[in-house]
Amino acid sequence: MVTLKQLAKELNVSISTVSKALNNSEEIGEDTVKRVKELAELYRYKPNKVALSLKQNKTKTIGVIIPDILNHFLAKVLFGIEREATKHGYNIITCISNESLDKEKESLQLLANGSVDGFILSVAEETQTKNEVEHFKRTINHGLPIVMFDRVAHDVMCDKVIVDDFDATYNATKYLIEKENRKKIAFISNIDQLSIGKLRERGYAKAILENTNYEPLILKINKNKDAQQKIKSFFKKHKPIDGVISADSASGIIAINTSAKFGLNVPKDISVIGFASKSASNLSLPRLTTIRQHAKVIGANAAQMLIERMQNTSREGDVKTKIVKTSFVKNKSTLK
Amino acid sequence: MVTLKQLAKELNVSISTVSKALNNSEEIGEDTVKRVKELAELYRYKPNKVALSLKQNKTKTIGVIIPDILNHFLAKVLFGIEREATKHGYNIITCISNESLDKEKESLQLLANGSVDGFILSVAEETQTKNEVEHFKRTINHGLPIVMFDRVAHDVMCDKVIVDDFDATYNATKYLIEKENRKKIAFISNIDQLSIGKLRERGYAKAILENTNYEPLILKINKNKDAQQKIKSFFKKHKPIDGVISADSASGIIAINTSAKFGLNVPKDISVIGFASKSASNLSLPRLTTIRQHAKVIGANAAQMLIERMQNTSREGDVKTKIVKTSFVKNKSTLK
DNA sequence: CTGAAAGCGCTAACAA
DNA sequence: TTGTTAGCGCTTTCAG
Repeated sequence: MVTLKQLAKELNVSISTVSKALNNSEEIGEDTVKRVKELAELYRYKPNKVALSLKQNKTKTIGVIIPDILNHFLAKVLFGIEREATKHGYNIITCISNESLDKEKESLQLLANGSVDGFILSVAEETQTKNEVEHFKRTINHGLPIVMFDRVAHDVMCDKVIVDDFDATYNATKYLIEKENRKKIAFISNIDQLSIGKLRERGYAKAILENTNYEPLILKINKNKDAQQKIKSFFKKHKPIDGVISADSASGIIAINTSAKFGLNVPKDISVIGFASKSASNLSLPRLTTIRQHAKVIGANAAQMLIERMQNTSREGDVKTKIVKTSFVKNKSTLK
Repeated sequence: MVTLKQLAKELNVSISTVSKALNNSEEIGEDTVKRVKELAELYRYKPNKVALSLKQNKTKTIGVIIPDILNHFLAKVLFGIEREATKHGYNIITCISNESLDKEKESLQLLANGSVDGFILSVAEETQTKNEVEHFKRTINHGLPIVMFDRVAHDVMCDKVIVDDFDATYNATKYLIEKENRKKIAFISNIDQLSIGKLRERGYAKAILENTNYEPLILKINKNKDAQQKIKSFFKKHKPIDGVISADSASGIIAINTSAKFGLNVPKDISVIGFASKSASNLSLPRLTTIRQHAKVIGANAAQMLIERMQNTSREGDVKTKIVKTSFVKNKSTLK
C-alpha cells in the first residue's frame, strides 16, 4: 500500500501538500492537485484506515455480538445490520457468543479497546438465565453505546429494538379460538428459557385463559433433543389437539409433518401457526401459516439507532425502544 | 478509555515506563511494576487496538466476504471461521456480497486500506457467471492474502478449501442405482449457476451415463420461484421417478413432502438424498438421507490456512488446496 | 500556494 | 532502573 509519504517523495512536495490536494483543499494550486491526484490514482492510493481511526478517535466500525449465527432469524438481522451499516460507511466486526455469558463478556471487552465505536447485540441465553447485566453497564459507562435487539436486558438503560412477541402470540391464539373454532390448542416451543420464548408463551396462555375453559397445554422441547419424537408422543397423549401455536419455526414444521403421520389433515383437522421466516414456511406441505418477524427491518433499525447515537455525542440519557411489529401471513396450514 | 499518558501522569513516571511495566519488561523495578499494574487494573486499562495496529502494521483482523448469510451452509462456515479466528486472537470483519460482483469488489477495496490483514471468501454468483478474477489478483498483489472456500475461482493462485462435490454426488447416485436398485433417478437443483452446482450435476450425470441406459433427468429451479409447484409438475411429467438427488437442502425436503402428496411412500417407492445440514434434514418426515458438508471444519481450515500464510510472510507461491470430504449420513428417506 | 510541526496511542532503540 | 525520542500514517494549525 502506498502512503502519503511515498507520494510526496516521488512528487517532490511535502506530505501535507499531498494530503490537502487529495482532500480537495482550496489552498493547493490547480496543477499540483492534478499531479498529485494522477499519481495517487496510478498507485491506487487509499488513506490508511488505521491511521485515520487513530487520528479521529473513531473507527467507523460497529461490534455485533450474536448468540447464534445458525439461527435463521439472527442471521437475517445480521444481514439487515450489515446492509444498513455499509450504507452509512460503517464496517461490522462480528462476534458469536454461542449463548455463553463468558464469551459475551469476552467479546465486549475485546472490542472495547478502540476496535469499535459501539455495539449491537442480542443477549445470550446464559446471560438471560443468570440475569447478569454488569458487563453491559460497564461498556456503556466507558462511553460505548449499545443497542440491544430481540432478546434485551430490561434493566440496562440503552436503545432497544424489539418485537411484539406477546401480542402476536396472543392474537394468533385468539384467531384459532374465535375464527377457526379450535377446541384444543397446544403451544410448542424450543426456546422457553429465552425472554422472547417466555413472552410468546404468556401471550398464548393469556388467550387460552381468557377465552376457553381449559388450561394452557404446553410442550417444551430441549433444542438438542429429538423434536420429532417429542411432538409425536405429545400429540398422542393429548389427543385430540386441533390447533398448534409454535414459538419457533422448526417445531411448527415438524408439527405439520407429524400430523400427516397421525392421519390428520392439515388444516382440516388441525391448524398450525408458527413464528417463521418465508423460506422456512415453504418447507412444509401445506405451507406454514406464519408470524413473520421482519428480521432485516429489525437489523436496519438497530443500526440506524446506533449510528445516530454515535453521531450525537451530546444528548444522552433519553434511551428509546422501538417495536417492530410482526405480520400475520396466512398460508395453507390454517383454514379459509 | 484510559491511555498510557494518563496513567503516566497520575503515577509521575514516563509513558515508556508504564508501557514497559505493563509488558513485563525486565528493565523496570518490581515496585514500580506493581504500582503501575494496580492503577491500570483500577482503570481497566486496555492497550488501544488502533494504535497497536498502526505501530505494528497489522490489524489482527480477517476480512470475510460471504455471498449470502442466509444460506445455512455459508453461515455455518462463518461460524467455523469466527471460532478459529478468535482462538488465534483474530477478529473478523464480515461483508456480505449478496451474490453481486460489484459489492464483492467494493468490499475487497474497502477493506484493503489497512483494515484487515487478509481475506477469506466464497465467490459471488455474479462473479462466477461473468468469470471475473482481476479484483482478486489485484488484492493479492497488494500483499493481502486470500483464502477461498467452496465456490472458488480456479484461475486465481491462492489457498483454497473445497468439498468433494463431484465424487459425493457421483457416489450417492451410484448408491441409489446399485444398492437400492432405483430405475429412474432425477437430479434437482436450485444452484445450477454455481461452480459447485455444476460439479454436483456432473457427478450425478456421470453416474447415470455410466451405469444406466437413460439420460440424466434434471430439474433446475430458480431460487425465487415456487419450488413446491415446480417439483410437483416435474414429478407428474416424468412419472415414475423412484429416486432423487438434490443439490440443495430445500429441494430435497420439498421432494419428500411432495412425494407424500402423490401417494408415494418414502423410502419404499422413492428414495431421496440431498446435500443438507443436520438441522435441515430433521425437517422432513422421514428424515432426509444427506450428504453432510462439515461446514465448520471448512471454516476452521480456511482460517488456519490464512493465519499461517499471514504469519509466514516469507515463502510464497506455493498455494495449497485442501479438500474437506463430505460424509454420507443414512436417514430414513432411503431404504435399509 | 506550500511546508513544517504537532499529535492521535503505542513500542522500542537509545540515552542517562 | 527510568526517561527521551522517533516513528507508524494521517490531518490540521500555523508559519513562511
